[in-house]
Amino acid sequence: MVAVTKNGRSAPTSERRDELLAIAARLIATRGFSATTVRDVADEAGILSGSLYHHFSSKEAILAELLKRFMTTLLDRFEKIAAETDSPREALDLLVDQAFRTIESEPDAVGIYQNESSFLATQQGFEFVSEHSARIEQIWMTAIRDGQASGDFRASVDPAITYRFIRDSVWATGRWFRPGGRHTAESLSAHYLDFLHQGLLAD
Amino acid sequence: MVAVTKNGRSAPTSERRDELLAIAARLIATRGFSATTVRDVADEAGILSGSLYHHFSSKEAILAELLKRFMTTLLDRFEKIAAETDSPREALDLLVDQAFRTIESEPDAVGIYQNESSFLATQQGFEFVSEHSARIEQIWMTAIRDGQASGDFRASVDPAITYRFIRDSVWATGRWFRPGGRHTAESLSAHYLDFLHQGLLAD
DNA sequence: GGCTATCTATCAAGCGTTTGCTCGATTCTG
DNA sequence: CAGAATCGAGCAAACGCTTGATAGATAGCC
Repeated sequence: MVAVTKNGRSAPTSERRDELLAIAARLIATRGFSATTVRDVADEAGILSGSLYHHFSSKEAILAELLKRFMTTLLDRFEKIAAETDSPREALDLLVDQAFRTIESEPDAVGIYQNESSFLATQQGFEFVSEHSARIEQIWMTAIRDGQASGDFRASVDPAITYRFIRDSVWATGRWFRPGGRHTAESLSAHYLDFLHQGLLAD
Repeated sequence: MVAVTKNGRSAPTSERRDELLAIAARLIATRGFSATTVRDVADEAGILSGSLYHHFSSKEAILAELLKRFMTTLLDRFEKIAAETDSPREALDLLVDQAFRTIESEPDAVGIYQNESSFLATQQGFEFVSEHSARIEQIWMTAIRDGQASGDFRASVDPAITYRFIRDSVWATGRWFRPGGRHTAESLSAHYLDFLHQGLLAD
């Protein structure tokens, strides 16, 4: 059942498994979870649909593993930023920057996260989605609130609403940003931070 | 085939039809199109699944009609704003305001628009999606560009990227904003416009 | 006003296909 | 040889959709 490779690492992980996960992620991100069939994934991988069940216990398990991997590493990165920064403004800037880098490096996972997580949050076996979302929200809102307390950020904006505005506009970038085009994660991030800091109005 | 009611209006429209469309919209908005079955819709309406086909030719036709109605009236409203405003800044403010009002009045259609339109844009029978999206984009970007030309908006932001930031953050509000809670469309709109105008940083 | 013809909305039953998944047999590989 | 990966065949359920029959309302007519 569980692969034990020669490097001694015992885990349900292998190169082939990761390939299949990546294929599934790409299809699910573009067509949606329930519009993606196990036969679609198997076809893309060059195997029969039944063979997928040597690697995964169910179609849902594939989705759960994709989302769990993504959200766990994302939360780790955010927690690291929160712990290692001095000023709230630096923290928020780095959080935004990290989000854009994640969009660049893992566009499929980001797409799945956006499309499926809201419905999944209430689903059995996906409790980690709302748990991790809550902890991420806490990190971002702490940065915003601390920034208001320190006088860096305007006190008149509602932290909760502002967080959602920022979160949604940043992650939604994943819907149209494709590496290799006119923009890079760096340029997008810089552009967004300027927009976020200064607003649209001229002085 | 086509209902001709006593008021002389000939169209494939009726009260019952609209009810069924509203039910389908609610389910599709929450679970996604392909995760929503015709039996789900029929159950919710208290009829058998086959009876749906007296009103609609296919499941896809229901989705197409929902999206077409929504995008057509939305485009009309945006065009009216563009035509009736004097300054670019007033235009952009009213566009944002209209978007929030639409989220409030038609949350299901907005949800479907967000979740399904990107995949649908390439689909046969849904050409109107990308056509209307392009015209909407043109209206918004004209407002942004004109505002930059007039000196109202900062010239250093990229209009195309800025449009997408605004569009995504505004529409994504529909994912968490539910009328009857702490916020109204008005308060959200005012809050967002302040955020958009001034940015986050204190002076 | 009563009778009939028409039309609308639904039911009841089921069709053909697709779906997620199972399981023993087989091939591949270190 | 042993274990991992895949095949081949198929099952039961769910899917979108079709079709003929059936109530219930509406309209026309004398």
